[in-house]
Amino acid sequence: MTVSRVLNNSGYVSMDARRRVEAAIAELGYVPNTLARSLRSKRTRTLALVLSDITNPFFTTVARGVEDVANERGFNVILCNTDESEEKQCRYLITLLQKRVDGVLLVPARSTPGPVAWVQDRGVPVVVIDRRVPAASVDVVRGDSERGAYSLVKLLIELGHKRIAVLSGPEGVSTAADRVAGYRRAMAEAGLCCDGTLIRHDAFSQASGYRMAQQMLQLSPRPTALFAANNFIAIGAYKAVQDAAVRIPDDMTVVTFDEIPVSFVLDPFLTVAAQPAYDMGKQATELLLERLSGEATDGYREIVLPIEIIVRRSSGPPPETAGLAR
Amino acid sequence: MTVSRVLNNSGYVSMDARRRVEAAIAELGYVPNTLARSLRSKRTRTLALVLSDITNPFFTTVARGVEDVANERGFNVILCNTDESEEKQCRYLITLLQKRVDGVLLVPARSTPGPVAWVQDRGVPVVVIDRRVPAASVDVVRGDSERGAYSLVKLLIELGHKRIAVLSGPEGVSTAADRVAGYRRAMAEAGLCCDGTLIRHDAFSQASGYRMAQQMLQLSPRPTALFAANNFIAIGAYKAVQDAAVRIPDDMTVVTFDEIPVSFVLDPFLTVAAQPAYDMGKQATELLLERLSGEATDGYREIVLPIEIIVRRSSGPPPETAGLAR
DNA sequence: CTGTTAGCGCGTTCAG
DNA sequence: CTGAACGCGCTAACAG
Repeated sequence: MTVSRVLNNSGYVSMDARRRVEAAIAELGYVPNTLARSLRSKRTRTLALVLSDITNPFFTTVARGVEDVANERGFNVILCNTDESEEKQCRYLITLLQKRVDGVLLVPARSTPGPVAWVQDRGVPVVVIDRRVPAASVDVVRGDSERGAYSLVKLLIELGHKRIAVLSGPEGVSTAADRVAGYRRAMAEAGLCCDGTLIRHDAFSQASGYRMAQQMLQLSPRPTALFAANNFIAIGAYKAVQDAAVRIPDDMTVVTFDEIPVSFVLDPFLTVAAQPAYDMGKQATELLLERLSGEATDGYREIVLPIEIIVRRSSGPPPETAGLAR
Repeated sequence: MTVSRVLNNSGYVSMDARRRVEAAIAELGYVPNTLARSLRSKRTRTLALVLSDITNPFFTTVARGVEDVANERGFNVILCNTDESEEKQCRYLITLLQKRVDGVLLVPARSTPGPVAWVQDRGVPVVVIDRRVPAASVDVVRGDSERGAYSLVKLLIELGHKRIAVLSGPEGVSTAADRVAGYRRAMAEAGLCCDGTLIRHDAFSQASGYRMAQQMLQLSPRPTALFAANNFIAIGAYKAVQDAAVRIPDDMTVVTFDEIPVSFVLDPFLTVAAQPAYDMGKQATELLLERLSGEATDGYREIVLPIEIIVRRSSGPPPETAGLAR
């Protein structure tokens, strides 16, 4: 018992006893057992971060935000990578509940309420990051995909583009859908037709970006601008355009959602709708920790973070009007 | 007790009892408590993977190898990112032992035996990945950095290069040192002087690669080839060379250790000494699991995986001899 | 086939 | 200021 008090700095311990305990700890190489501690206290001081693609710099930045806040408040973070697979996500959620994590930060593989509710039903609070989960009652911290996409596409329209293609992610993922919705709104507002052939859904990956851009390049008339719904799609699309010997931005404008780290050697750099990734992780974790401490007892919150449009050199007027607009 | 038997498929349970237990589990949303289970069994079926940079595709590939083998054998993996910081590494190791992980896979932040021994002393087996830890008695799975560097530099020498610079990582990290050693051996064998000014140590990062390459570009006479000791250094160096309007490979050859994923849009692609990253993770995990199951009781093993030299378009003869050699 | 006893290592509670 | 009793949820080892 005295040992316990020394370890936790709780209650009264004489200087002498404290010293003897510390000596013994050093001599024996004693390491306290978190399992037993948590079994007793019913808290693990561990959070889970379940995300869809650990190789994507957007999510690793989110993860840093999560870790920094969690560590500061004495929490550990277990990171799980679902590869956008609902089945992997399900397996991880089971494992995490078995390990009795105190809370879950989830980037849901699909925008279905089932997995979220399953975790909540077992008494573990959830904060959803990056994506909406329509039918679920849950806290959400995400970027304003619809408005970001709207602004970005509006920018293109103002530059004179009329045939704008959107290369998006899986239909079941809210960010993919919202970015297409923002695109549609901007197009409709400008009286431009949203030809179905200019809207593509595929994976949030570099390979799918390459494929979708290739298809767009073969259309005639060809679109004059490509809007990639995330950074990986953009990288793939960028390469497809380059490989087709089409110049950016002279012959084709390329813009994207999510920053592309400088280590990806794209030149010209892309015009982008940038999300506050670090902040997203940070705020989500703060909200989750509030729930855990019982401070926040009001209804579920949806925190929608603004998106910043950063104009760089990958966007310009469409070729036909280049002479005039410049 | 009967519930326990149902959950673990151990011992005899009547069909009827089993059905009733399963019904109750479904109805109550019961999830077994791993903490209590592990407290009793003294095994967590969890491994830790502690690595230095989760943003580096080399390490994420290693991680995939680790996870695949671990999951297949029913083990979970906790991933920890040290950012090459010994202090962060130390904090994580403490946390992991407190959580009673069954084993640790470690990419050590520095090639010192202390942390490895500390973990081993507490009865937890360790397998070191990617780097040597000279004074430690421990299993190691790593690539043959010295020989890989030797082969790569020899290739450059055969192309006619005489002034070859090496841009390496932190001096305290064995891979950084070994790659310089391989470089030195190849240079010495060819009777070329290893001018100290052509050997640089800095972080394994894109920023440091940029800096080191810039310095090399300002030397006169300028080196005709840059050997980057890892992929991030290479990306930075590549950009520095490009920004200086020096053409690759015509005016400058650039080669590197570690593959650069295709999503990094480098063109021409780099000639590389490629390590079997996935296999490294896989073999390390297999070795660790063998130790855990008590199969492997012989002395510590050092598994040195071969490195493959892949010649691409970033390497060519030095400018002076270009006309002749081609 | 099923239940009882006991203990994993810790912290809460309450007596000294 | 220190210790004894007890229980967190689970399973090994027995008994029935």
